[in-house]
Amino acid sequence: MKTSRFHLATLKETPVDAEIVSHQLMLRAGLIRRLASGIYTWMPLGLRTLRKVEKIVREEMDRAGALEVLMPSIQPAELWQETGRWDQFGPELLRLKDRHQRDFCIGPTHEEVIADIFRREIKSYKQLPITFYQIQTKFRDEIRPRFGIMRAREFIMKDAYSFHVGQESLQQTYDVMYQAYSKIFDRLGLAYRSVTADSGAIGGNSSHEFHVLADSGEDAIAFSNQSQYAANVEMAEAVPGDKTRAKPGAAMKTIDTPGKHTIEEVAKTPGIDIDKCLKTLIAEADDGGLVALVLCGHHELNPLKAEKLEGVASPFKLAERDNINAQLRIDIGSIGPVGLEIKIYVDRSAALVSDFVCGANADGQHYINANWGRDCDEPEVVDIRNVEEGDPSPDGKGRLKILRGIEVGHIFQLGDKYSESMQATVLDENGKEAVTKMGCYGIGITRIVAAAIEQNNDASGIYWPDSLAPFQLVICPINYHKSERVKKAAEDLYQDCLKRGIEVLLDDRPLRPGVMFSDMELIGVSHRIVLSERGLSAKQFEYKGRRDQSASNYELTELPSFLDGLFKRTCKSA
RNA sequence: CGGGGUGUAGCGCAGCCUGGUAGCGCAACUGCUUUGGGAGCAGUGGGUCGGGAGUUCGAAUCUCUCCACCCCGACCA
Repeated sequence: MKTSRFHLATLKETPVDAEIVSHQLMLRAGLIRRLASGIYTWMPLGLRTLRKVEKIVREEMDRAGALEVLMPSIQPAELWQETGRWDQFGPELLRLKDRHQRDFCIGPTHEEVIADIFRREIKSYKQLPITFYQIQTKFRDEIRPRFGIMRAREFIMKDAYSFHVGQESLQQTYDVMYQAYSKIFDRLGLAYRSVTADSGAIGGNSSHEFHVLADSGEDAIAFSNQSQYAANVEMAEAVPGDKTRAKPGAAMKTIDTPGKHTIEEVAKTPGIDIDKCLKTLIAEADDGGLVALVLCGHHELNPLKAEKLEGVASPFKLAERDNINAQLRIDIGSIGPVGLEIKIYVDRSAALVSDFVCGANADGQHYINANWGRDCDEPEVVDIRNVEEGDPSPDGKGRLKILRGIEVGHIFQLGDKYSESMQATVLDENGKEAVTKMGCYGIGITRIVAAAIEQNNDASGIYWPDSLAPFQLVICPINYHKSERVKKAAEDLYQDCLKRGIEVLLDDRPLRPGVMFSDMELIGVSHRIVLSERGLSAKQFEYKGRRDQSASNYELTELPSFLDGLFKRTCKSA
């Protein structure tokens, strides 16, 4: 491709409303353009990379034995009513009516459609297991789309669905998919982690998320520095650093802490150690009452864990201040477990603190030297906090480190949730009707592009992994339009590269070198060859890899073997 | 949804407070010069100032209204 015939839509200035670096660079490099909030056009350059992601995903899905289909993006309401999700889904589901006033939605996912196809097509256990997949545009009407492609409303997803008789078969395919996903992210050339994840309300035994590691990632991942353990922070079991609780010391005492409500404020009181401070959070109970949750002052509550406790309202909700005032007759900021007459759950770590500091259930007063089992009941110990860096790994090996990641893949076992409500059944070997088990496997195709940039960028722009670069090589001729000799050399090299099957870009624009170079670095072309009068006279060409600090000169006679070396894996045989 | 903010040329912005009919940089176009890291000079084109209504002799500017977009939203007990 010659740049004069391509639409290189680079921008010098960063659009002001692009918040994260991948969004900025995608706009500046001309990969995408915004059409409406959370809705983007893929420009020619961006589409080249997007197609590469698709190709790798498609190849690995095919290799894993999945069958590609393409389902409609517009889906009839009846299917969603069958599973009850028409009502459950809320405003995230974009609904519309056709001219006959029939209800439809734009598919945010395709469980219903695939289950419908399945029940029409598959009748016998002999046809199982079977896995269908598609690469399709989805729409989720996010409350707040942001970060460009990263959290867009319209996006492209690869979604696959497997059907089975029996858990064992499901587990087998799940494992195959896990391997396929690992292969995909290996081939994409991204630093990633697979982590055990929350399988959510759907249930099922196994669930893994695949995260591309990047500091700007929205999810925190905890993993062991000594073992393979890795989990979403929300899911990771919090194990206390201490093993046992020290014996109580001095008697409990009330101190005045006027105006001090937060742990930070209380800890400033002379003689108080922040590690001894416990905080008492009040959550709504499922019967309209309140539940107390006690944690160490510096720990963070994990609402997902808390809402699973008996008596705690689900979804989890901290109680409103007015509600607390009304039911407990105490104001927030001075609540503590001593003498508190509601259900109290205590985090594992908090339960191991002796001589602790806590609210005295009277405004402006705290207790010091309070102790479980002495000044109040022995605690009901639960795991309700987020893990922190340095916590022991739950598998007993090593300590946890925390990294940030961008979720780009998620596999889980649906079990019979959809197959049952939609009667996706087959006849088993006894001629009896059997409800199938389903697996579901998603990859965010468009998000991968953004995540790849988020992970691979520098001051000049994007540096793609080889597998994703929109072009492999750019030829930058200096004075292409003035020097016949440079022009001929560039054209010859260009033709040679095309013959070799290299995805090559010839920058034949009448631009100063600096402009060419910075454009090519911005869009992330992996390799650059410069041809100039000066170089040709010395029988040399110049090469610079996108991430190299500086360029190097090589003899022109070595050019063919140089190209062989650079592209030996990707070239078609000449 | 709640809170905050912004809409002026393709992009980034000034002008608004204090009303007088729109400007700067980049980009684009033409010509000349320049040609190894986002060039210089000269010239040109491009705006119903987000939409509508109102106040006024006169509105980008003041008022009302609608729309679009952006940012933040348990972490406090």
